[in-house]
Amino acid sequence: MATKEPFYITTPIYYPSGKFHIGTAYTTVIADALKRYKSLQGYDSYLLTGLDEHGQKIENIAKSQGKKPQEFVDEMAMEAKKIWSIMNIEYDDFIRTTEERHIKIVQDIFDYFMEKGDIYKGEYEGLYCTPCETFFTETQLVNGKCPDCGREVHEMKEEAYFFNMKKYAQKLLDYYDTHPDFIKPEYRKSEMINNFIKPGLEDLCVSRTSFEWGIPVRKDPKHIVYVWLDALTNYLTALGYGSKDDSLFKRYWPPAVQIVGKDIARFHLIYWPIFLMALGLEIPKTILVHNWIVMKDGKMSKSKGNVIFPEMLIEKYGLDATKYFLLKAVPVSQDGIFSPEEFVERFNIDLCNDLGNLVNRTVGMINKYYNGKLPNYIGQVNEQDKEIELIIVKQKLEFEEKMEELQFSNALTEIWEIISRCNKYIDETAPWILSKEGERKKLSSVMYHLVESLRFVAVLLQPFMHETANSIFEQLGLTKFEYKTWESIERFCNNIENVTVTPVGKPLFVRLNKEEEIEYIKNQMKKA
RNA sequence: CGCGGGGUGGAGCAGUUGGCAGCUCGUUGGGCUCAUAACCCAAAGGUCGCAAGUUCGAGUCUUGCCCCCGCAACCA
Repeated sequence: MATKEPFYITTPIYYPSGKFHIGTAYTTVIADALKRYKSLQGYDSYLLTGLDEHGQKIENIAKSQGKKPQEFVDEMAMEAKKIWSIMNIEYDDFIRTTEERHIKIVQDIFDYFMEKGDIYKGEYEGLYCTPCETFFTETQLVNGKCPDCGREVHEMKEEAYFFNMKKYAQKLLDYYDTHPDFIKPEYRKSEMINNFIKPGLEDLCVSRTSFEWGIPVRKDPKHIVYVWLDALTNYLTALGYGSKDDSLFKRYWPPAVQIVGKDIARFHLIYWPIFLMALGLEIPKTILVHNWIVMKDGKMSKSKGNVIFPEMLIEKYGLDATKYFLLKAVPVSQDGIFSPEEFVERFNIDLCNDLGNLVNRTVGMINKYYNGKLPNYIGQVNEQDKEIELIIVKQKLEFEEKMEELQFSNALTEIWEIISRCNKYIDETAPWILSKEGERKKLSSVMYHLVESLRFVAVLLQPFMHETANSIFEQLGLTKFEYKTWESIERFCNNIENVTVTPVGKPLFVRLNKEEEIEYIKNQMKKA
């Protein structure tokens, strides 16, 4: 705990072409949870998020709304900050690619690559839709026609700058080989190698002349720096790389974990490390590629009426429940299914029945048998005391292991092991009988062990469900900071004293009427 | 033979180094009353996609095949 090791985490910078759906929220929630976890462990953690604000699409949308692009992205940036504030995301910086600090450095980098010979001028060939002024790939076309307007497209060439990816292909493969932790989950690596690198990596087109909303190439301003060179460098520019004050860069580079969705895996697993190699910079330790939240009937899409927005769930069911579901239901390396049924079930069973009820019955018993005052620790009096002491420490270790592997869903499962063991412990020791038979010693021990176990639960829950964890601390009377720290769950703590639980237990989560709420969520999805 | 993922009791999933098939939900029966009609125990239910092979032993390794999903390049 002594040394403050840096831990730099990034989310992608999101493309604000529309309202953020639950998938975007998912990425950010993971990042936030990881950040809080690392901070709790004593790391000097730093979380970056932001917006990718350039490009043809933004230009078009702004125009269609009668706005200037800048005006439009300003609004979207407000929106983004609002939703992250609702979700209580603890980001340290929010970068926008239209900011001066970003633009200047991107231009510098572009110039540098040109001087170095990594960027050269060539010709971009593609299928072009003249009215839309947009290039498309063959696979993007709908029935061989423009996916936007449905008109004919035709072959066209334009002058463009290319980044020499070929030059770095072998180096990249070597890097993959020597850094097994670089890509998580691992199967993404073979995907990249087989699909893109082995067949021969193509040079990447890094400029366009077909639109204006972007960063001009300094030495050839009719060219706009194309999206990925612009976007990916945000992770650098946000830390002040290449600027007068690069103290943050010196402190945090390279990133410990960069989180991306599977849709943009290629750019982060291939082009991004290559850009960094070309800049002579260290490459991120780990890039975590997570999968998607999908619906029973496939991908989310407005036409299917199955889009779910985070605000709706938060407003009705609370932030912690929403975050719990996201973290629990999506296993990172596989697509997770969102269904209203599943959501309500997890809410009722995991949160109300298992956790909420456990806190409630514990508080209830301490009030009933001890007027709210927690008895001191008196050793392992019951048969089961020893076991529960071992279990909480063991589960904490298991939890840590899962978190190291960035398996958030499994990490939560480890916490719930403690919870269900506690519920069982109560049944086994039957405090109501101990009370009736005047077994005060045994009864005290049960109460103490329950509180201590719940304290472990609350500490572990802090990165994921902050409010819930706090409410547990509060209800159990564990308000002192020293009861909430990571060090405090190093081992079973036998000196909690002078603690008084709240006189009336406050339900952490109130059971939902299954049918009603499923119906409600479904309607919300249709409306969206 | 394009690439990758998945195919495990009714549903959703765990099963890193091969060693008696697990978890959650649901169902059935029982227990308990501290608690949010919550909690605990037990039972029923599986040819681990199909076929062959390696092995003393394979859900776990090899090969072939079938089905579902995603990706296939400058598209965030």
